[in-house]
Amino acid sequence: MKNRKKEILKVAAYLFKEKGFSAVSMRDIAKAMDMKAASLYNHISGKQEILSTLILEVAAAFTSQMDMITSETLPPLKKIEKVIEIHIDITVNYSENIATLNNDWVHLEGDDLKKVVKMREDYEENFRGIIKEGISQGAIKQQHPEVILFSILSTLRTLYLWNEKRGKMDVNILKKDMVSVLLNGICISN
Amino acid sequence: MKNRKKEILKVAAYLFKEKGFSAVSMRDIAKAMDMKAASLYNHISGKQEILSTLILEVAAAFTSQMDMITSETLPPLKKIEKVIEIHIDITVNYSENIATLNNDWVHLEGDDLKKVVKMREDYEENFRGIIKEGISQGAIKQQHPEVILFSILSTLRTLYLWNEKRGKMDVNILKKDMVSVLLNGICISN
DNA sequence: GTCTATAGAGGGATAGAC
DNA sequence: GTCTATCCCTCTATAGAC
Repeated sequence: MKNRKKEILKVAAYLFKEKGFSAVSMRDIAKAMDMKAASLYNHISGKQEILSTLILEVAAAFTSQMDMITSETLPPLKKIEKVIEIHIDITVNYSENIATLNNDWVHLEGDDLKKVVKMREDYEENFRGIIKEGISQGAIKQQHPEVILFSILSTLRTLYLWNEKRGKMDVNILKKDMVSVLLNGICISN
Repeated sequence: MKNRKKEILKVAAYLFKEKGFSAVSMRDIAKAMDMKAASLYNHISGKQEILSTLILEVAAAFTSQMDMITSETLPPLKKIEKVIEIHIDITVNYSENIATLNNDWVHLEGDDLKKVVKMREDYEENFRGIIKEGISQGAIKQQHPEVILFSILSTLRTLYLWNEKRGKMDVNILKKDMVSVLLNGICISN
């Protein structure tokens, strides 16, 4: 990908994160780059291309990492640890794309929309499978799998909101703490 | 509040949840009510009033409930249980307002924006206080309070996304499971 | 590769008839 | 209280000069 295009994507991702896809105009993106809106079209085909590029990029990262985890032979709890870790890693690397994936996927059109929805469903299904495996093996409590899936996934998906505060916090410490809180809870007396 | 105004708010909340504030036009809202956009202005002053009414309504609910909890004398873990329960209750009653609060508060203007940001900060500060109290009393693990605060709060704040799937699930069972997962984790062997 | 100019659609909001 | 008509603005995107 050309350099100028990368710059546009970076600036757009930042603005989309702040205000949302629909509230950001091509003029806004251009202004943030000290150029005119019309010039953007020499590098990208339109606003939709920006959106789908940003989203597909990070969605592909999640999918490929999840595929690696499911193909490994590990205890379910170890797999969940890995899922937590890849979320933290991807959040650190693609913080603004994740905001767009989470909040603006509804504005995708046509095949891109279908593709991303399918990737999301597959991802959740893989995660659900790991949890169910853990329950049937006796490593995870007999709780509704959906409650477990939802509570972990919603924490991981909104990590990006927290990325600034994290700033001073070491990534590896964050991973350890996150794994501990999500797997073992917060109580001392169990 | 007049009936017609309530209808507008309800329809708008639904549409805002689906597409976001910026992507929904006054014409969209009117169309969903089988009327013309101009007629909306006999009941509300404009799009901003819809937004701020929806958000302030639910933000006030969270604030008043949190104030009740902090004013009680209860063990910290019991207070957290109550926080989880009020989130579930408010989510059930104001599902669509919560989507707007979470995603579209950035589009508030002037004093409404300041007010909501302050309410959010106060809410988080109260929650943080409960967690710190729990840690110093030895009821909660010596983890970064921010990690605990963030992981619980992000789960609770995105409950609304999950409200449809919940459908068949009894609210009281959901509360019990949610408390168990968030406080005690998911592992069997601690 | 960036600009100016502009097309064409759609946005929020108001005026005034009924 | 709802409508039609309309104002004025901003939107995405294109055409064509440089």
